[in-house]
Amino acid sequence: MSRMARPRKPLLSRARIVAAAAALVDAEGLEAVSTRRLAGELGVSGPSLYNHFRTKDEILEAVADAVSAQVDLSMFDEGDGRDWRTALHDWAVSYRAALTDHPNIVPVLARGPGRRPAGLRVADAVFGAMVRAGWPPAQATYIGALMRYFITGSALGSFARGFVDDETAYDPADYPHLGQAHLLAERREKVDEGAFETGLRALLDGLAHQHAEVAAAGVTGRDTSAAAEG
Amino acid sequence: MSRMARPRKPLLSRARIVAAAAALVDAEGLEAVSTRRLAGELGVSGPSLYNHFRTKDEILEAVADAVSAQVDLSMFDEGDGRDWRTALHDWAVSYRAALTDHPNIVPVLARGPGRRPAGLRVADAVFGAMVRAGWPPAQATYIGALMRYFITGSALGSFARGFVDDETAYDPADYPHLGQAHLLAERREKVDEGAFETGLRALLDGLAHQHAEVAAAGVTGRDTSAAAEG
DNA sequence: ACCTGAACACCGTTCAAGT
DNA sequence: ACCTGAACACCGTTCAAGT
Repeated sequence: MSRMARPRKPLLSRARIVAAAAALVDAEGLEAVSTRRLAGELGVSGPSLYNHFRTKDEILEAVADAVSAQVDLSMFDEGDGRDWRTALHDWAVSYRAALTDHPNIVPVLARGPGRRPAGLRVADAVFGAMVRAGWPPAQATYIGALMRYFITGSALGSFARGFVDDETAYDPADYPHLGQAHLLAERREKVDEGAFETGLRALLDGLAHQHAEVAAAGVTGRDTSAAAEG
Repeated sequence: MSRMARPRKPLLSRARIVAAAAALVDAEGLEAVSTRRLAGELGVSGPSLYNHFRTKDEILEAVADAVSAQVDLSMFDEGDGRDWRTALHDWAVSYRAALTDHPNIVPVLARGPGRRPAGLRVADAVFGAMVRAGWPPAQATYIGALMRYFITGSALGSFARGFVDDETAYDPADYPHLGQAHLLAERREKVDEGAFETGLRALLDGLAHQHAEVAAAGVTGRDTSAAAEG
């Protein structure tokens, strides 16, 4: 039995490491991921990971990117029939579902599209579709950003997880309105879902209003919306 | 010279610890805050902190709460003349300003209103004002949550910090639209600001639309908006 | 009550050594 | 090229000892 410094076939790969890290994050949270622990799950010793990733953070970024890659982008395809508003809605729902499926990695994902390929692919698809739908490029950029704010914000700062179970924790003298709020009575997840749906609808209603204004004033410049109608 | 196990007057207080932690977070980021480092800034040894806080996380929560306490809530006062839409707008701007003033603590703040007194005070003020303005309690709850999603999301997942400087990093074959996007050309902070303003306006436009619907259908139930007009 | 140093059980990362 | 154990410079937290 040799100590086997290097096996004939690599024990690890980036894909195996990311899969194990994702499973660990899902099961036990971000704090559970240490290089020693993760390596242990993979049957190797801690430093082995550094043959495949430069830092632990790079591993977590890769996990976040894998989640981004699960977001459906087909509604932004040029051939897809959905109008921009419906596409944006369906995308937002798919995006949020991907995040709530893996809530523990959201803090990593939420800190920006960064250098993650899948995150950039999302930004690219939204931007392209909005420009095709007649939005000026500056507005198209804003839409990608603001939707991201709302969606990641909703997945991260869950109202649901924000309140404690003990109702007596909220002294009416301190918070005169929270007592009557059914905030605490109602099922927590329902608040998050309702707030997401209400906010998404408001956002899309408001954008539709702005789009109408843009279209009305749109005598200047080429008509970039032609492609979307074809 | 005794080693002085306990001084006549306490060297530390919760307030001093929070102030030093906030300064350290602002200057060097969350990662710079270790109990030994923070204690060093305060001229004591690491374990001393545990006489005033149960965990390091509690210290960071207190820093986040101090930032929440800087958010202006006067627009929700019963005597204030602003209508609900203007109040919501002004509050959102104040909230975002507080966060962008202290960007490094936002990840802590964004993980939910939690047990932080100032965070709860914010939720309470919004809820109360929206109910007074005629929103049904369920909708008032949603509005507090969805505004929070958007505001914290915008402060956390900055588009600006999300893209690298090197333009050649974005191969047009991978991201067909990002090349033409002035995303990279335009000043980064302007994108975040523009996206925030555009999103906030859309959100408020959309909510105003829903409010009109609610008011039109509002024959059932007591008129809770009376107090807001008085 | 409030501070200390020592100690425990960890970290992320580097590196020479092995095959 | 890819894994190992040992080592470095850290962590958060506990605790007995001091005043």
